[in-house]
Amino acid sequence: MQHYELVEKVRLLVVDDDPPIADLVATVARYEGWEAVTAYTGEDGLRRAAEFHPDIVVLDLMLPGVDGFGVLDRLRASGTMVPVVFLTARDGVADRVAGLTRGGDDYLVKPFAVEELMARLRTVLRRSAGPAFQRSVLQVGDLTMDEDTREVRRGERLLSLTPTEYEVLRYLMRKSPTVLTKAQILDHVWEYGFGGRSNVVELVVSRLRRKLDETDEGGSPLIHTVRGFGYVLRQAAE
Amino acid sequence: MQHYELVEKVRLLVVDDDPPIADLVATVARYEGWEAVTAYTGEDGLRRAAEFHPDIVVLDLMLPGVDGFGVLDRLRASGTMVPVVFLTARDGVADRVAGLTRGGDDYLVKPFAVEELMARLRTVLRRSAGPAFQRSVLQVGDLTMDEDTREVRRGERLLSLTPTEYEVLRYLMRKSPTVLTKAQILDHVWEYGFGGRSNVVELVVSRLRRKLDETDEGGSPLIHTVRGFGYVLRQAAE
DNA sequence: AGTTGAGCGACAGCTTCCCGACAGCTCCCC
DNA sequence: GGGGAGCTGTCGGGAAGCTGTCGCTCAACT
Repeated sequence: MQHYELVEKVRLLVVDDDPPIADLVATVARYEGWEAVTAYTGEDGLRRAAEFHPDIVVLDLMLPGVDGFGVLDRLRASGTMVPVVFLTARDGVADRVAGLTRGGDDYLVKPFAVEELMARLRTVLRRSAGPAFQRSVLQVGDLTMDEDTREVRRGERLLSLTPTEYEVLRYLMRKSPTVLTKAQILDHVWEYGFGGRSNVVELVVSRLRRKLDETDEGGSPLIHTVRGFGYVLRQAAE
Repeated sequence: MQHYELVEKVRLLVVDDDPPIADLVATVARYEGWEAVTAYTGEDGLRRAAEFHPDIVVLDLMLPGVDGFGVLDRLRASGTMVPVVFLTARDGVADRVAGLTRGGDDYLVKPFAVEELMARLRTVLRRSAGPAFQRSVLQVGDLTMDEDTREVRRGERLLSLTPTEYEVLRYLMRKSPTVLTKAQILDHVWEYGFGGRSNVVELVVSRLRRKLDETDEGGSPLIHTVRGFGYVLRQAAE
């Protein structure tokens, strides 16, 4: 995996007036080994940016006081080119367009799934880190996933996955060969606030299996059930 | 083992309005060499958190007065990023917890097994301590247990264990070469309040033996009976 | 040899998992 | 803006695997 090997330890600044959200993002980032700092107002965000020198910023557009765009403008005015990923509420269609045209590097609609946010942050970092040539390709056994082209292959065979299947598989691949519980998968791949305590994960896994292992005789299964615990993606765990 | 060697002595705060439970957890933790403090109300919990500066918190969600969510909010509001493991009753509350765990925190449903709680606490500490990838592997003789992949091997041979077998073996491995009574094993591995005063432990041990020592000639037995007392896991104890 | 504790086969109840069928939703195309 | 296609999640039946009880047998210590 090791994308962004250049960066010692990614420094992330999260600016969101909703403390639980800001902390959520910061916590997840720390668990990835990043350094993360939060700010709950635009002013504070600017202050922290000045002293912390983040490598990337997550910025909510709806801020009391100076709003997201204001923060971005002032960031740029101070000469920093740090990449920014916006967060925005569901409705603001106007916001989306504006966000991108006004210098953001990416944006995400709330409520989002943490894995998706992290994936985007990694992408943005990768792009801004250097020549845009370093592809990010995950690989487990003869299964590969190109995060740029979104192509997933089992050996030669190209798989066609739905968005959810793609996300679940990516999470499994990134964590392989660690065993993940259904709760972990649910928590990371679905939007925060998702209610469905049901067997969604089982279902998606089952669909994934059919596509991955839809064995043209060829393959031993890659997704394994660990009964009473969860799932793993790995080769021939015997 | 010794994950988190950085931390001198883990400082644990337990917040639960049921004193026996809180004390149970604190006692087990102290027995592990941790420092543990208990609080029986949310208010008290916040107070203790402020002065004690725990490394990790066990928090019951059903609290009189300020409930678990309230405590969490106020903890976070005060800027503490201390990781939290939640306790919750079997019913619907579990649903609401889910969202809280995606940061990497965790939760457990009551009644729980003490060893499982300790295992989760260790995992959370390990992950929040640093870059998320330090593996935790237990080893006794030629027997190894990888807590991330849940792979257990006797030499090369991969064993397939059921959840209960896995838990019992983990406990034996963690305590090796200490002799454990059946009561200790029962108390740590089964949920507190478990009725079966029966010979469950014997049975699981017997099943474990068959799998571990299912000797392809290769092995001397690892699980030894100390008649009239209990079991030990160790190499060639004779 | 007797007594007591341990081992373990067999079975039944229960939990967990898998996945077919279906319905609501969204997004896209015409 | 109406119709269609594909995606997502719910429900529920059925299968598989896990757990604990019973009770007999075996081993160890006295």
